[in-house]
Amino acid sequence: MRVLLERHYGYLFEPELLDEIEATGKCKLIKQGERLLDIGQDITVMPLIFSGAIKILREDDDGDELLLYFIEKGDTCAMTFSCCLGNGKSEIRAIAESDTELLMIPIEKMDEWMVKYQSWREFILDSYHTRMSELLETIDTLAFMKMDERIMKYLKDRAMVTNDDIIYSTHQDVARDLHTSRVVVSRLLKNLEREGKIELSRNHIKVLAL
DNA sequence: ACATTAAGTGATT
DNA sequence: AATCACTTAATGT
Repeated sequence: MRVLLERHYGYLFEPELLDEIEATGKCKLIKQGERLLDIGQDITVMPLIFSGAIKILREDDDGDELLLYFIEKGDTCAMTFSCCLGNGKSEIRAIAESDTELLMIPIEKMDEWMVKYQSWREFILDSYHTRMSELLETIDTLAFMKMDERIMKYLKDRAMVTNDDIIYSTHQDVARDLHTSRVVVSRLLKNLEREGKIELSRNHIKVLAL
């Protein structure tokens, strides 16, 4: 575990902080598809990600989902911070996109380290900032891009975070993430295939134009 | 062989 | 871009 810490965060944090992280954090392996945080759930820990990827979803009144963004190695969930300040409940749902190794840190430590370590302060502020940018990007995508462009971006993003040009999910799954209907997804995917950008098969989609 | 699930398509709004 | 209705294809039991 120390090795993992050094590799992913060693250049960021001073040795004393690494020691503390090692002492208080619990290492965890999350299997793909596992739900590690749901809406309304109390937040008690913050994650530090070593490998893999996690997708962050929002849900509407009818229970329909919408993908917000992915978090990857070196990231932490920015929602954790706002939840610490607010009511402590999660506003989002987090599901492992692939098998993920992460470290769980009790949220009390967040405050403590904020005053104690400048590197931690910078890390938190910086990830807050990048998260904010990502959110803006998804808003742009939602507001300005057409559905076919959104699908293409979605596929590329997923290929990126999983390091795999094959997306293992059904049209229905894609539709859920993008908050649209399966029929629309099937149609647009068919078009993208005709354009030579992807290759379709049952239960998976291969992205050609990376 | 039959049921179930995934994907493709025309027509309508 | 969403919905309906229906078809076809692949897969599980």
